[in-house]
Amino acid sequence: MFTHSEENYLKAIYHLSQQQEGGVSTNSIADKMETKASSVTDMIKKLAEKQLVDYVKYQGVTLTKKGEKVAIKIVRKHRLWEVFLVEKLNFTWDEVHDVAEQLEHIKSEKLTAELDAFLEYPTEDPHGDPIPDKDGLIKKSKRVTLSEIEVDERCFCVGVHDSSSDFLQYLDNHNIRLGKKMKVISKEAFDGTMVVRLKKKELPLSSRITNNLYVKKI
Amino acid sequence: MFTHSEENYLKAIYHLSQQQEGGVSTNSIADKMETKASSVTDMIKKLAEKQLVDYVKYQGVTLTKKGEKVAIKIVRKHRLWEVFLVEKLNFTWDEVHDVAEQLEHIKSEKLTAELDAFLEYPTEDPHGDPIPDKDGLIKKSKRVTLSEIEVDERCFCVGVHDSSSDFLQYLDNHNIRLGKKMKVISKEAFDGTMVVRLKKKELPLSSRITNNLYVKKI
DNA sequence: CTTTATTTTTAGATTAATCTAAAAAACAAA
DNA sequence: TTTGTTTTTTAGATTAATCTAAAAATAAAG
Ligand SMILES: [Mn+2]
Ligand SMILES: [Mn+2]
Ligand SMILES: [Mn+2]
Ligand SMILES: [Mn+2]
Repeated sequence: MFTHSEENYLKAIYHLSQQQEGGVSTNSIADKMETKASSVTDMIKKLAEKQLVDYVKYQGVTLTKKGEKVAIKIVRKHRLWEVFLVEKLNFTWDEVHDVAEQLEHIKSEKLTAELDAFLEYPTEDPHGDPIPDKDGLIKKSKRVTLSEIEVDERCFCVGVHDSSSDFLQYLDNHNIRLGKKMKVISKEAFDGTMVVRLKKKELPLSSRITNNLYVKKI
Repeated sequence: MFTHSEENYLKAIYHLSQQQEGGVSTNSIADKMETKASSVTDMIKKLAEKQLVDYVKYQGVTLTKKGEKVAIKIVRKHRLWEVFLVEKLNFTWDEVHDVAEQLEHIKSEKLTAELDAFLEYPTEDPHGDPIPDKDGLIKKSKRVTLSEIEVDERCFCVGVHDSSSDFLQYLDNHNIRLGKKMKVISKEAFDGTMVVRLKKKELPLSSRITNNLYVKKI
């Protein structure tokens, strides 16, 4: 149905739309995909031809309903495969992304459906991101970043915003994983640095960290 | 490392080398891959550049050691995925091939190794074909085609030569699957048609069938 | 409301994988 | 061994995805 590349663009546009309001700019797509703006313009035209995006020159793009459906299917497959890799094949949460980037393009309705069943219909991937169901519905949780938690409040880790290998390994090294409970001990007004208590150990976390860690209050 | 297309060519050349002696012809590759001879020539040149095949104009190609190693890795992944689909995801043996054709190109040493372990190191795929181990070693069984079995001898099904969906469904419809025991009742000298007994039912099988079904004598 | 800076698009090339049609080589037969 | 057939290779085009460099449009300052 769609090429590898088309699917990657649709997914990138989808993710960017989630963060910003309104249309997605050519440059932001180029940045995310590590490609050049001119390549993006070319692809956008192709996607517009196929009615997957709405595009007005110089005005950015938005996904059409059809384009969004395709994007969500890719995201669904990506996250299901990530669960598979962690749950069944002993991958750690920092190892799954690159492989899932490949697996998300495998085309087989049956494969996706059976994988979903095999994993017992998971609702979140190893990074705490929601997995769209077979109809594309996404249950979004009311998570906040750790930086938004006040001093003396308690919370637990439910996901990460940045799922780069470096960041995930940093978290592993400090024993922070999904479900981990913590209490905010102090918060520096100047640069947002926080001290949190995990079990007994106190740990200082820069805003670089606290802005990328999703938690829920207890 | 290698493109999708390069991998497909290497695999095709590998399979053709198994059947025939000596080099593989341009046309036979074109047939197998459902492409044109001129495309094959182009790709062969590329593979020769990369030292994956030995190629002399007009003389056909053979895989180099390096090329064979790559091909066997693809075959290994293809067959491991087929086992996964049948054993874990409720696919039937006639449904797995197309999906495995896609999955075989996923690049991750860890994925292959862990999948192998997860499946408990299978030695055969759902069609009875041997699965190369992590070092590329292939345990080849001394199977023969049903057509080679004599009247009154007993045997059991260990694989298929043709794994097209049509053929596999034909077998399913007549309750022939891996491990199925049968006895040769009669054999027509003229066209090779056989009658075999399965459990109690007798079944006539044309040479089209008996040449594509692998068995072992009991 | 100009001028400048940034963003986006176009123009023109490149690489990979394919094709058709024509030429060249190899094989087979008379 | 000449001639005809088949196979294989080359020549030239096409499509997809990318790039660089230049032009055009928009946005931001002054
Ligand atoms: Mn991911
Ligand atoms: Mn994820
Ligand atoms: Mn197969
Ligand atoms: Mn098989």
